[in-house]
Amino acid sequence: MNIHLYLRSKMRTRDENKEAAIREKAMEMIVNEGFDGLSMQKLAKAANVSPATIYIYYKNREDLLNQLYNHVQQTFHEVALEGFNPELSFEEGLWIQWKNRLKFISKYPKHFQFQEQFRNSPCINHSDVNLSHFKENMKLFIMNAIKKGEMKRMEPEIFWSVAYGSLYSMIKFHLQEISIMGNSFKLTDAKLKIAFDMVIKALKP
Amino acid sequence: MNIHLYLRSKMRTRDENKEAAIREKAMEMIVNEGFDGLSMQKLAKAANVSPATIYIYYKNREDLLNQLYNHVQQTFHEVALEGFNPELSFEEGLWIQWKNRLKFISKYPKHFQFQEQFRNSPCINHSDVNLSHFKENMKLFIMNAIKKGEMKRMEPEIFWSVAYGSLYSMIKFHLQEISIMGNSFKLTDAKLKIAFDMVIKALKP
DNA sequence: AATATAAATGAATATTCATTCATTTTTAAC
DNA sequence: GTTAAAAATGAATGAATATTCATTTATATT
Repeated sequence: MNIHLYLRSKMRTRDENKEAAIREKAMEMIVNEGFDGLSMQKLAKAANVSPATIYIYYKNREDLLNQLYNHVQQTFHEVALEGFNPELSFEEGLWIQWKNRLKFISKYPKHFQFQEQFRNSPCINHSDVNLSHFKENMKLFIMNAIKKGEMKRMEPEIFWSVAYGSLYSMIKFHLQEISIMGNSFKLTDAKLKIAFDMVIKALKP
Repeated sequence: MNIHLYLRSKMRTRDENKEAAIREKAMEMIVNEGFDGLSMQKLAKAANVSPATIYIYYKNREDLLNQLYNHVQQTFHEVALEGFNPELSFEEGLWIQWKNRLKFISKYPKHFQFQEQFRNSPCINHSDVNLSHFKENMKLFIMNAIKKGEMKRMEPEIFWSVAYGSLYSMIKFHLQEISIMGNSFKLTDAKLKIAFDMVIKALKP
């Protein structure tokens, strides 16, 4: 017996472009047509692949959706922390995260829209995403901010809602390009800063 | 010819319980199983009705979803204005709306969850909901608040995002009963007030 | 070059889907 | 009671659905 059997096997290599194509097209179809617009056969055709091929990469439709969500969730949280560290001042640290989030979403609007669609759908099969690194960073960051008197002490959900709720709401207006009042809303850096300053004021002790 | 033909016709009356049952069960199925969990045949069975009956009330599946959304949207905006008038002080007026929204959502969580699911889905067939009464009220309210120096002047989308973004975010934590940190989050009146005071501070000039 | 092994496939299956239609049921007006 | 007309139905239809499986294809190792 050779325990290296798998690694040493004379196997055909996976075409990684195929998996990427499946992922990309799936996200596109869901964002454009909704969850019920995603059928395995249409997806196969769009990704230029046999329906059976999808089942090599994913156990079934549900698994495909979950893996898609986990993948987006993971990279989104990694991107959010770029250039961030918990020793930063509260204002600078939060601003970096705002900027990171907006930049990522502007670059990959479909990822964000898929994420939001999934988050609001009922079938959340509690994701096995590993967010511990992110959570650790945020915990430290908030502890420091409270200690330094830059922020009021509050429950994490309240912090989260006040610190990010308005950002996400503005991003949705920006992406949907549908305003409350009629004309469309472009989220410029200047507008982002205006809202950010208000949020900082809100969170101050 | 009699132009009152329709009104005077010897017709069978509609069973309004049926329509209500269809609406209620549809919302329930969507909230529990997602958009792709709603099939016309399953809905018919759940509402104790023939599939063909659904097509008397709704043109097709899409029309059913749109009418459902419009109906929820309409009542939600009506409820938001209960006890409200645009001459109220900024703080009192906004607080009434926060309370109204939370009360309605707590009473009809399924309506809210359906609304959020629909809002984040792509198929928004621009709703023909009449929100002009609501919009007029808000416009006056905000103009007054700015004039009285209770609130900074800002774009409507920024106002909306700062004024309600955190509320909706907290409500989602509350309903999903899934916290960032593990244990569940109950949105009590005290917590609502804490967040509200922060938002008021943010919006002040 | 031969080989073993996983990748990739296309056709097939049984199921479920939205929608329709000929028919029956109900009821307000006569 | 009769009648007209819409409400309500159950069965039927054809299209689309997720998933499977017997083959074929490609390739890293030998």
